[in-house]
Amino acid sequence: MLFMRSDSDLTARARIRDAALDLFGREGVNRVSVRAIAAQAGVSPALVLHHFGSKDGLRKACDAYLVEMLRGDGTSPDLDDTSRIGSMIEDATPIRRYLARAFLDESPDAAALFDSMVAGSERWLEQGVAEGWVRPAADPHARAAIYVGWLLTPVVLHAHLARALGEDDLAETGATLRFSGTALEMLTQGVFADERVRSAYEKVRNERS
Amino acid sequence: MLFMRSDSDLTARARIRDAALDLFGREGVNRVSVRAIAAQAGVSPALVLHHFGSKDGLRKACDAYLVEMLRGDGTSPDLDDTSRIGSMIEDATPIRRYLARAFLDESPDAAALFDSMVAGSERWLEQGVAEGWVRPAADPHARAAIYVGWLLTPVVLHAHLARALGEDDLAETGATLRFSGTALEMLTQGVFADERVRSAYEKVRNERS
DNA sequence: CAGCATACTAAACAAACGTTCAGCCTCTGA
DNA sequence: TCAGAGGCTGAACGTTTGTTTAGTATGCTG
Repeated sequence: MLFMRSDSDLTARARIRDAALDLFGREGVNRVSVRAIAAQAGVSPALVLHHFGSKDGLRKACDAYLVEMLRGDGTSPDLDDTSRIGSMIEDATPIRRYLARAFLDESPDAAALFDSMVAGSERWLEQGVAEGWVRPAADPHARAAIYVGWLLTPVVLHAHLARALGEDDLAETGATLRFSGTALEMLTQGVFADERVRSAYEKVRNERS
Repeated sequence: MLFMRSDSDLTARARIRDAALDLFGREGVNRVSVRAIAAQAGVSPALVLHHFGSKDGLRKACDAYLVEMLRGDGTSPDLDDTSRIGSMIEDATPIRRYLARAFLDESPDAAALFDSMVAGSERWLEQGVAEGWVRPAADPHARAAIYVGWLLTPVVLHAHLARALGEDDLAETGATLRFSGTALEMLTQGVFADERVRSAYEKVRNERS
């Protein structure tokens, strides 16, 4: 529901950036031409480069805009609670798609965002341990990293998860409830009931080495 | 350790396919030219199209080869246990990278692979419930889908997880042990100790609607 | 009013792209 | 021994690409 406004309200520069974010996220940066972006924004191709210098400059501007949108008002330097990350995930499709590609392309901004989420989640989980609503972990840092990875699953595998769940879009209310309800159940009660899976895994590993 | 052989042993066709898999996975299909693939394979650009018809034909051949590699000998139509998926994840870097991009590009083969993994995991978890080593779930199908998403985290977010853990490569023995040990701990004992996180989440959701 | 920066466009550019084509080897089967 | 097929190459083709350049319109500042 965020990021809603009419296109004609925007400056051409903003329209170009929005078109780029949308198309880059949809197709990947290299499948999208400057001309296609210009067409979607309703301007000439030359204006794109007038404002952003080059196609790569436009990509960097998209990265920066992404970070700006996701960090929000910036009251906290790190993304430090799950519901905040959760709302990021539910948010506008173009941003989610762009973010997924930025992660895969290892853009520096996306990497910084990831690290920031890990740092924030580690603090948040640590606080939970202190207050008793999070279980202690043998390796809290590794757990925070994996936790963030799990949280980002609907970002990077959105289409596949939606298809597997038989839903059109995970952002629909029903699908979101089903998804996060199940994930929270898994995170709260665990998936495996005892140590049998872990010992089986360790046995396989030892056999292989 | 799989997929080891000397390059000169391979037919030109196989060398082209391997080069394409490597470069496509590294850079993305559109950032890689037919000429670059030909150069890495040590052949002329024309031979690439002689064997595969077109660049897209080569991409499809890579998809098919990926599926062939990952399904293994095909004793089971579905990928039905976690250790099998785990070994896929640890396996050769080019394949892992290519798989991540195939997921993002929603290639039909990758989608089928994902669905197959969900189906297999659902059966595997169901068996675990029957035998008592997996906890029952309110929505077993959704749980299987999310479980597969979580298993694939090191595939699609490999570089970020490795960096967050301070490791060069998750496939190194030490890093693998640390990663899977922590993940298994999270899956076995759970992350959240009680229902407080879930109720907090539901409260936030209700407020927003 | 002149002067100047800014927003913007049409047209053109060189480079890189996927692809085609004609032809050269080398092997195989008759 | 000859014909044909398949692996393979060098050179070229037309298209699309990102980018540049020259120029117009507009609106602000002195």
